[in-house]
Amino acid sequence: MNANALSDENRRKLLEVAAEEILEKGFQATSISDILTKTGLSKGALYHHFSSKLTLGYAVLEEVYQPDCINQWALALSTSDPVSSISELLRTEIEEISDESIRLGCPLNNLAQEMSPIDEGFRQRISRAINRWRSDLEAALARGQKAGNVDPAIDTFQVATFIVASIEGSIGLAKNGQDRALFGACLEGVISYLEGLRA
Amino acid sequence: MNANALSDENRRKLLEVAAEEILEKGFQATSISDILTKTGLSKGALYHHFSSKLTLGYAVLEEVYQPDCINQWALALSTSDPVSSISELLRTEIEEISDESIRLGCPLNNLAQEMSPIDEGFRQRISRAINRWRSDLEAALARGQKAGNVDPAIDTFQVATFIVASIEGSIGLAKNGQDRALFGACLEGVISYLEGLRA
DNA sequence: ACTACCAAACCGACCAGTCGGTTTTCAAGT
DNA sequence: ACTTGAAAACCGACTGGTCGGTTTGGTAGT
Repeated sequence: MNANALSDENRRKLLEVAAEEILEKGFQATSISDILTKTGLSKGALYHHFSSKLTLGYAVLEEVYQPDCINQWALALSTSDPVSSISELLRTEIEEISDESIRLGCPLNNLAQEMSPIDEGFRQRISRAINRWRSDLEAALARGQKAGNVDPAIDTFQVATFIVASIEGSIGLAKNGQDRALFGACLEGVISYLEGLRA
Repeated sequence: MNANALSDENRRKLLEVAAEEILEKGFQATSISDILTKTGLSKGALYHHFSSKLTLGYAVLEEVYQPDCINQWALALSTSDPVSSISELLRTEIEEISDESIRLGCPLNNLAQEMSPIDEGFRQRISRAINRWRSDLEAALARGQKAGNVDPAIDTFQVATFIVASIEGSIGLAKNGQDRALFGACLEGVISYLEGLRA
């Protein structure tokens, strides 16, 4: 492949600044020029690494947002007592989430809401990312059932889907209200729903 | 006020076409020119009725999206057995919702996710609209408690907030997946949560 | 004559993307 | 070790086009 460290570094810088800009303003309202100013790079550099604004957006999604999301959940979804481990994750989230994160919301969901009806490429990539999260959650629930920690009667697909939806909804509601208390109230709802899934 | 029927009709046409465009593309990506083309009116007409794109957006929110939302929920939130009436509403929603609605999502939530971090005027107006929905729901739950239909131990604020969040999340997830089944699975989750609130 | 309403030409700002040219990198040749 | 040459990386002025908004001018109703 390519062993040029400097080049990779610049590509990385473009990705990360683009990720910040897109998170703040949305994809369509993000200006290429702004990204270039913030990175200190030129148009030539950007269009050398990415063939268009759209492919830059796809790369941000797949190389920044999605890995971040997976990392955040990996630990809580690897146990065989998902009700406890997820509840714990949500509780620490309630306490430790930054004001900035509340203001800006979930990168994946932001992009999903903005781009799904407009660009099929975005829609499918985001759908894949969320689907992976959902299926990891589903696997954790099934593991919990096997271990006797989760009610064996529940439909893991349906429950996992609902949990994902309600968490995204919670983040979205708190983002609009810019209110920690709202975020806490919503996640408490998720937690109490989770607790109802115990065997 | 003003009794000129033609003028009001043009204003109304601008509002409704703008509402469609914003729902399809988002506020920022909506082009004034496109709205004018679709209405057959001119810039002079638009800027006579609205002082800027922003105030047009505010008007769409307050005069189109918010009333639509209120109307949709009014009936289900006026009973004293909210668990039953809301579940019923959600079930008919699962069956009767159009493909177009799934593709485009909830107008209020779309605008909330796009504009909340960017424009404080939008954020507050949307927050007010959602807050009203939430408090109507909260009142219905309290009424249900008084009538002995809802568990008196629940915190109506927390529960109402969570329900709003999970419904918005459900619509958002289905919009991204463009999948009726996903929408159904999510709303089933809401319903089963609701059923757990009975006295 | 006055006001409400609307049309159309017009404006500067900004947009994503292009392109000719320059610099940096690195391996191959000697 | 040194040169060379070509490709990869990068630069920034420029283009065509669209944006929201303004201005000017007119028309219909009262």
